[in-house]
Amino acid sequence: MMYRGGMRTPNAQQIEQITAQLGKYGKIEGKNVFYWFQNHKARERQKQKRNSLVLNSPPITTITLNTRMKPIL
Amino acid sequence: MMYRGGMRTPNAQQIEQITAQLGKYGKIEGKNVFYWFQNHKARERQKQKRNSLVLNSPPITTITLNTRMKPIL
DNA sequence: TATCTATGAATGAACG
DNA sequence: CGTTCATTCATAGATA
Repeated sequence: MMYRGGMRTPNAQQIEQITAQLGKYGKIEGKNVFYWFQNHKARERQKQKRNSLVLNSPPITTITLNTRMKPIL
Repeated sequence: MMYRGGMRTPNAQQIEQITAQLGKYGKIEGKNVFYWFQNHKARERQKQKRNSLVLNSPPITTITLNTRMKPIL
């Protein structure tokens, strides 16, 4: 629900509050909540990226600076 | 091993020495060693922080989540 | 049974 | 330094 409401990177306190609420339904740690938000946000971006990459493929001369990418090797 | 021995923020020389040793097992640069120590230290503290937040958890305003839930099956 | 998919977890890299 | 991001690993469940 919080995520749908727009929350993407909750801070430590928010994480703990969410964890406390979820704890009512089973064992859970802040770490789990943290990972969940990280993964959801990341995978949301992944899909967006995939779509935009195919649709408007940028010219090959474009050099992207300062983007967080791992070197191929 | 060095980390377990207490090393947390190696200086440039120490990093180079560690890098040289690890180089025996594969390609590696000083920055990799640098990042490794940074991350390990940071995540050690993250864990501490999470735990401390749980311990003196401030009163949480009761929020009723999902009063209506779909049956699991 | 083999392949695919979704997701929690983890880690290297880098930002502010 | 604390935090965020990109990518990869591991595996349970779905699908063929």
